Amino acid sequence: METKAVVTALAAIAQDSRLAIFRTLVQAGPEGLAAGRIGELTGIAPSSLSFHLKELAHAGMVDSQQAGRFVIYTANFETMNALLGFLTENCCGGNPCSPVCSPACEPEATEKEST
Amino acid sequence: METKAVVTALAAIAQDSRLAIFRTLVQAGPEGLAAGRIGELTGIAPSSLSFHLKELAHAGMVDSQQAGRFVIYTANFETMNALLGFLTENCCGGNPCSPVCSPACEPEATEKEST
DNA sequence: TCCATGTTTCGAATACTATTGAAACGTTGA
DNA sequence: TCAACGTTTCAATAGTATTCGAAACATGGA
Repeated sequence: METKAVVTALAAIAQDSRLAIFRTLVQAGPEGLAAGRIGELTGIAPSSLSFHLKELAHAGMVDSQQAGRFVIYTANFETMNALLGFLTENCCGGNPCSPVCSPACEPEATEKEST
Repeated sequence: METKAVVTALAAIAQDSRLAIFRTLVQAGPEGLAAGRIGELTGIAPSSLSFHLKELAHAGMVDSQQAGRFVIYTANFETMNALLGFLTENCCGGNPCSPVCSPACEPEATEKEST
């Protein structure tokens, strides 16, 4: 994942409304939710919602599909994973420097040589 | 971790300069780096750097300590962990809904395994 | 004490972001 | 066809962020 994409993805969820939207979608699971339903659940006005949804989609954090006159949005777990991967992957620069590695890097932590 | 704190933390690293600063610190490890050194490595002007460092510190993503006339900054891995925890913890709402859980929840995912 | 070095604060210019209501667009069902 | 419904676009506005140079502040050594 490119740094620029990471910043975009982080910025996408680093905002009250969008984090709420994203979490709502995440909790809704793979079935997703119609835009209007998201609006109901989050209390965000339609035009604002559309704006944020576009932002999230542009960042690759959500996907959308037309279903009749509804537009169903779903969280993109792939991007989410890539984002988490980037953050943990770069967390130590390959060195056993911190506990951040503990959960994520443990399996591969022993394969590196020591010069 | 509170939602507000999460947004603050995410916003802190959802920015080119700050992500660069943070990653630099993360790669530097627990020893940290002096502000000036960070500036050298990232190419950020002193005043901008100070601004961003303050932002990161306020979000709890970095810590600082005076050392002579240097100020040493270190990444705060605890906050980093909490952030990752929040993102993965809320990723499924407790349900086996997505692959986001795979790397993080694996250890605990086996307890419900019925084969 | 004075000077040199490292860091932060200040002030201001510029650019970007979030929000809203109204209007437009596309789809469905009568 | 028409009207109703769900969603998006548009334009305007208010607020926030980023950046920089210059100046101030703090520390250490002579």
